[in-house]
Amino acid sequence: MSLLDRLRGRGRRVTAQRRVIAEVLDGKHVHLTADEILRRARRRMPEISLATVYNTVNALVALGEVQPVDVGGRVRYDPNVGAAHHHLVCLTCGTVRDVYPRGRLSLPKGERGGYRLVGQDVVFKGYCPRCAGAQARGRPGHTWRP
Amino acid sequence: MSLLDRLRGRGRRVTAQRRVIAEVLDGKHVHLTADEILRRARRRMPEISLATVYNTVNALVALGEVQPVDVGGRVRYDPNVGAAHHHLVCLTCGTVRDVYPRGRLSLPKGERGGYRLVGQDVVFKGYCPRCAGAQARGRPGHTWRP
DNA sequence: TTCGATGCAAAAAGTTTGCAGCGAA
DNA sequence: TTCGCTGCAAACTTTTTGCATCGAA
Repeated sequence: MSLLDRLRGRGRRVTAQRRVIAEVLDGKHVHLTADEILRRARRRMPEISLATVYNTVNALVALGEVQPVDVGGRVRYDPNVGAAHHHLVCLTCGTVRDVYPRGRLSLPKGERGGYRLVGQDVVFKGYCPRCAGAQARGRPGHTWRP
Repeated sequence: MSLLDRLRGRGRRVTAQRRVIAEVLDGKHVHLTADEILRRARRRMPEISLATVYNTVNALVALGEVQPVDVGGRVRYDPNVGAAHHHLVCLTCGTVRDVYPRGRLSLPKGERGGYRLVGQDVVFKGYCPRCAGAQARGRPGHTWRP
């Protein structure tokens, strides 16, 4: 069942804009910010607006079709919600990779402080090959907010 | 060696404002936003400004004395940097607890995609006793951004 | 025909910056 | 005396909202 069908099934309307945004978000290793989604969507539909991008991704997040990933104070949208996974973020450029770590973490009852647990987010931090290389060659690069 | 001594040792100046902010941040389970730090600091020094709070916490973060914790699009400042720990966040009110999970995660080399790893952030998500109670009693409550 | 979606612009919210004056070292 | 820090206000960035209009179902 496609993402657009799920919108329809929930009484949401499928418009040309939403179709374009769904296409931009289609893929396995996609982690775009709202602004990046807008830029890519505009290649196909120049008059699309940022408000529509937010409206649409928020609807997709509400449907559980897309997962928001908070990375350095910016939200990126990850359509890979089928398989549980974590994220590896480049501290310099903010690029995100999906990763499947070994081992697992559990929170002992005594550590839960009465909280009812519903999930966990794991973010590995590091430097991507391109940024690590630039760093080794002495170039400062734009530093990303932890 | 106190936090203020460390500022001094790095050629940074210790002012009355910084002393007040350091006192506000003193403690074991402190996870305050910039705004909360400002409000508490103003109880002792009403003329202190938000810019000074940011200036000071940024200096403390640069010294490694305080750890920024990005929680739902807001930064909270955690002075507990001595012991490695993770965080448990309430999805309704944003309250943060330090936690010490069992087990560990490692990222197999094949999963690293050439990134040089430098750390990881783990955030457990759940509902604190107060918010879980309100939820069970049918009160909606303000929902916090994932 | 209806009512959700769009585009635009303005508003929020959080954080940073420019600048003249202050004051710790 | 120096130069980093302060307070204020303005700038910035990201996200949300108000509103008249449009158009999918």
